Amino acid sequence: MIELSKAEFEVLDALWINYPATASQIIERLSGEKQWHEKTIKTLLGRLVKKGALSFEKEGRQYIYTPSMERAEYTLKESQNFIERFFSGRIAPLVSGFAKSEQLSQQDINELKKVIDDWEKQQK
Amino acid sequence: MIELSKAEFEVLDALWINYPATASQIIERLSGEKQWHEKTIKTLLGRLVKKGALSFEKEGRQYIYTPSMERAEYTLKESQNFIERFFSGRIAPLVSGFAKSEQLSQQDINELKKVIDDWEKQQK
DNA sequence: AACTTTAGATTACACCTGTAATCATATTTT
DNA sequence: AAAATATGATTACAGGTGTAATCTAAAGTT
Repeated sequence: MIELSKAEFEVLDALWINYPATASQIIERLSGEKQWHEKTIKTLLGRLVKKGALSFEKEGRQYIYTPSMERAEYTLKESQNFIERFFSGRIAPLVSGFAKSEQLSQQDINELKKVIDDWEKQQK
Repeated sequence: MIELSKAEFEVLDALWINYPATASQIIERLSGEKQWHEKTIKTLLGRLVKKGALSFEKEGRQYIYTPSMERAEYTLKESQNFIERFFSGRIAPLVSGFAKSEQLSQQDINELKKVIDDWEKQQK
C-alpha cells in the first residue's frame, strides 16, 4: 500500500476534486483551507509523484497531474488498515464506540440502516 | 490529543491488556507478536511517558507503568479523527465502502444491527 | 535585449520514528 | 568482594515529515 502523510493526502484530496489539474489549480483549491506556501504544496506534489500516488504529463512548461488511484480505493485501504490496527479488523466496535459516546445522530443511524438494507438485498 | 506513532501504540496496547505492569512484563507480552529488541521497547516506553500516555511509579529499581487513558477513550478519539479526515466526519460512508467492496460478513451486519438497536432503545 | 516572473528541481532543516547500542548504576551471582 | 546481569537514561542514526528557500531555466514584459 502506498503510504501517504497527512499533508500529502490533503494535496491528493484537492486533486481528486477534479482532475487532471495543474499545480496552480491545486494550490488555488487549497488556498482557502490551508495556510500553505505555494512551495510547500509543490514539494508535496513532488513527493506524491515519487511515491507513485500521482502521475503527470508535460503541457509546455507545466505538469498536468492525475491521481494514480481513486479516492474510494485509497480510503478503503486506509479504513481496513485502521480497523485492523485498532479493532482487530472488526467494524462494529468502531461504530459501537461512537454510539456509546453519543457521537451518532439520527441521520447517521438512517444512513447505516440503508447500508445494511442494501447489503441484504445484495445477498439475495 | 496525544499523538502516538504506530510502534508506540502497540506498546501501549500491550500494557492495556493488563496494568499496571513492568517493562519486562510488557516485553514478555510483545515477544510473540513482534521481533523487537528489548531496548527498542524501552525506548518506546520512554517516549510514551514523555508524551504523557503513560505514568509510572518506582518499585525498587523498576518502574510500574499505567496508561494515562483507557483504550476505548483513545480509540474513540482516533476514530473521530480518522473519520473526519477521510469521510468529513460521517461514519456511514466508511461502512458503505466496506459493503461495496464485499468486506462485510453476516456477523458484521448482525453486530451493526445490534448497535443500531441499542442506540434506538437508548433514545427512548 | 534586458528584466521579471514562474515552473519545477534541488537543498535545507528541525522534529518524529523505527530500531537499537552504549552508559551508569544498582542488584544478583559466584 | 569481584563479576555478571539487569534497569533505566542517554546517545545514535537513517529515513520520513512539515514547511519552506534557493537554484535553474524558460516565458512573459518592458
